[in-house]
Amino acid sequence: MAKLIKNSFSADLVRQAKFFKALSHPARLSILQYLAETKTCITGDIADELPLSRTTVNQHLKELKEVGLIVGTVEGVKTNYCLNTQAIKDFKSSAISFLEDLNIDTINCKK
Amino acid sequence: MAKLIKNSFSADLVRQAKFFKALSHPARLSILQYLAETKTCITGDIADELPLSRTTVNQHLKELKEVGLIVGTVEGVKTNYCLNTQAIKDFKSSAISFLEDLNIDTINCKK
DNA sequence: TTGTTATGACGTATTTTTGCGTCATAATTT
DNA sequence: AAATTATGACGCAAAAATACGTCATAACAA
Repeated sequence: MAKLIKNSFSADLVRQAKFFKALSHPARLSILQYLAETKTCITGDIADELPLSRTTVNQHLKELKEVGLIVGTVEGVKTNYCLNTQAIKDFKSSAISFLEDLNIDTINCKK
Repeated sequence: MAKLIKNSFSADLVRQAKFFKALSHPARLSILQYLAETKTCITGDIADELPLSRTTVNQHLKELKEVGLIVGTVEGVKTNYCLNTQAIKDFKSSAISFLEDLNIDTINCKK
């Protein structure tokens, strides 16, 4: 963001936002779904499944890897990308918790 | 996104991504939390609570309103912003559903 | 009516995000 | 050893997201 103003927010909020951001692009959601379906695969394969170039897919993979939602293990010439199920569970928990806290019963909004 | 490539993804995925994007900035998460706490308030108030200018907060409010997570009702000179609890519940459901589908048991990733 | 206020619309400067092509590198094949 | 392959790193251009200041406008108060 323009100007480092994010530092003014709590580390927790920033972390939470970062995870949501990782899921804020259809390509990345697609990648996650694809990994869930095939359970294991390589970059090249994914690029074939998406309307994006290999280079671009690689970047999305990198972003997902940076927040820890997926893991990539080198296997000879290829790299095996997999979902990090624990990280996904953790994120799900915190996301639910965050959204749960927003679920208030009384709303004082005037019609 | 550079180039209108998002059209190549399923409408569902794009919609899902859009909601995640709405929550991808700490300021917006802050706004939602603040609205949950106070249950009702006006823009000016929120700007005072955040390390951002009124104009910027207004823009974040606009984004949240566009995806339907909050509702704004004009009340004289002021505008009353409130959480759209139903929309939040719906989002929570779809987010959980999406993440649930990623929770596969068997992972074939080589160590 | 004349101020005063609260907001939203606009315009703009910066930073990021996206998407891709091109190379360099490391592991396989032949 | 010489091709072939699969990737990641780099660099670039275009598009979006951020953060704000300034105005215009509508509702109220004096």
